[in-house]
Amino acid sequence: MLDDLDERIVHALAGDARRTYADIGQSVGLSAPAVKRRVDRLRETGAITGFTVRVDPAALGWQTEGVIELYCRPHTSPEAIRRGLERYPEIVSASTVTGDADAIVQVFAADMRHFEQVLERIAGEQFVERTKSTLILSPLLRRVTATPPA
Amino acid sequence: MLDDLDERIVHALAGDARRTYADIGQSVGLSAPAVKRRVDRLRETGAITGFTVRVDPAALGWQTEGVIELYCRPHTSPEAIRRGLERYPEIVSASTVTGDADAIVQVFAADMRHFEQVLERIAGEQFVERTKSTLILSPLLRRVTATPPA
DNA sequence: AATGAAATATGGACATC
DNA sequence: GATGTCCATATTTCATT
Repeated sequence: MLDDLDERIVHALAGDARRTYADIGQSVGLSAPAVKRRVDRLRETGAITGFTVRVDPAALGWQTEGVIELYCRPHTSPEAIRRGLERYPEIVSASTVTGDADAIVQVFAADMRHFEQVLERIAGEQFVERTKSTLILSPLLRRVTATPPA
Repeated sequence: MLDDLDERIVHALAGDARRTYADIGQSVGLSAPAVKRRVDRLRETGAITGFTVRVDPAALGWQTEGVIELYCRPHTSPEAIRRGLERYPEIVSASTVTGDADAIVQVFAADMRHFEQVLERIAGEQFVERTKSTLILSPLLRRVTATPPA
């Protein structure tokens, strides 16, 4: 598992993934090479899966965000759902869930008309029986990772 | 708005935010300084809000993920919800929504016991009337940003 | 894990289209 | 107005201790 230094390095990278290793090292009390070794190890072990950019959906033209719950036909496998959904560029995340629905899908669209089109296309998939959609009004919090409980 | 080159630069950074400007330039057909200038401009205009690390929640010790729908007391403002939720380190995102619930909250917990504790604490907040929670079974897709419709 | 050296990337200044 | 080239500086990366 991760020790305290690893936690702090991940936290520093979560805040700004382009900070230099020397800079991070100063925050956590290590030299730049020592930080790099730990980051390399975190990548090897899979704790860190990559580095990415944080974008403002609205600034990129995505004005409408929503969550679509999928009720699938009996005996639809998670893999079948994944294959069916992966060609939608508007889908940002999808997961199978407990409860009434089988999966929840997070969608970004340019506007309401676009959202409706995506919804109708998804609802028309062979494995989808019905959908229930919810629109995001305004984001309150957005973080990269949960922080340690204590 | 963003032109085609900007889109491709953002896409390249979404895939790996630590790629060098020279490397990105080769992909999109620009020199390194030209790429940097565009990235600087994208940050200034707010299209890019930062760079971050992509982590594997499970590898970091978060085995249990869930979504909690919040039904709030009448006249609870979005800002009050935000203030109430921001001190929970287990909360990764929260948004106000249309539909029956007032907000949806995405939570990572170490295990089921931990998730239950977080749920009970959130349900005990003054502004929360009741909650409805759903557990994530398995993630099917996870992306940084929607890609252009065409 | 730190140090120091070599390779590489960044980020200006300036000229060009 | 945006891009390319050049160059000084800063950073990464690797060998050594």
